[in-house]
Amino acid sequence: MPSTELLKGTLKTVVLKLLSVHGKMYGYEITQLVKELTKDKLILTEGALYPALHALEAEGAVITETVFVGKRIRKYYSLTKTGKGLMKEKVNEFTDFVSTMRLLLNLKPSV
Amino acid sequence: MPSTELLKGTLKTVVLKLLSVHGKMYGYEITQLVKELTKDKLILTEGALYPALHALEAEGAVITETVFVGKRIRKYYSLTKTGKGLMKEKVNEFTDFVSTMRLLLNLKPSV
DNA sequence: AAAGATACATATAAATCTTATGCATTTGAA
DNA sequence: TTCAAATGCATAAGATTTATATGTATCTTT
Repeated sequence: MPSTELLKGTLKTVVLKLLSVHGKMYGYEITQLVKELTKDKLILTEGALYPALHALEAEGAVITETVFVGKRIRKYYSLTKTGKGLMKEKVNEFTDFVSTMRLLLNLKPSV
Repeated sequence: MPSTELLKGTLKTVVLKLLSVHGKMYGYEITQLVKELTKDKLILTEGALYPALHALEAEGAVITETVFVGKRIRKYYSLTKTGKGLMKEKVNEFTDFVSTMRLLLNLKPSV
């Protein structure tokens, strides 16, 4: 189910980006949006997502807000100022990494 | 030194690609070429590279040829037919992954 | 009534990489 | 000429990150 092991190192980047665009989301909602936007090509597992969200909270990148919908709990996450900065950093880092990879993977036979 | 933790999952892809372009390389040579081509933005550590090369050999993706240069040993690696196929697979996989990530990271405020 | 979706969470295992070493030869600079 | 840096291989231990497997509970739909 886990799409690709290339996700490693990009989970937080994805989460931060979605929060920056949506303003406020809860865990399950994030998994569904990623599934939808990527047409099932990227599946976030709960076992990876929740620990990542908790880590972001511990880092001060997000703050939470607990809401009850009926009797069921829902934990909304939103970016702090720190989180917005981190998001930009991470997105740039990923973009740079892809550029660097292109230098290698776009080589034509006989460097 | 390790440039970025985004390398995770792409080390073998890079190695296979360089071997496909150069035909035949040894470990140290690979680290130096990557350093040069990426202007130090990507540094392959030996602790990661050698195990990866050994794994590729065990998978039948590469074959080795040991040569002595003076008294010093040198192990050349080159792609097998399997390795060429694997290279293409991995490069495509990476390209697809980047496209998928773009769907998420290029979102404009308010999806 | 039961299955499937919603919603949270954690523990264990697996994978991958970094850091730290270790050994030996060769080259270049002081 | 001597000593550091570069060349060249390799492995072990630790860190990080993710997947898999569970567990609990509510809500919706058939």
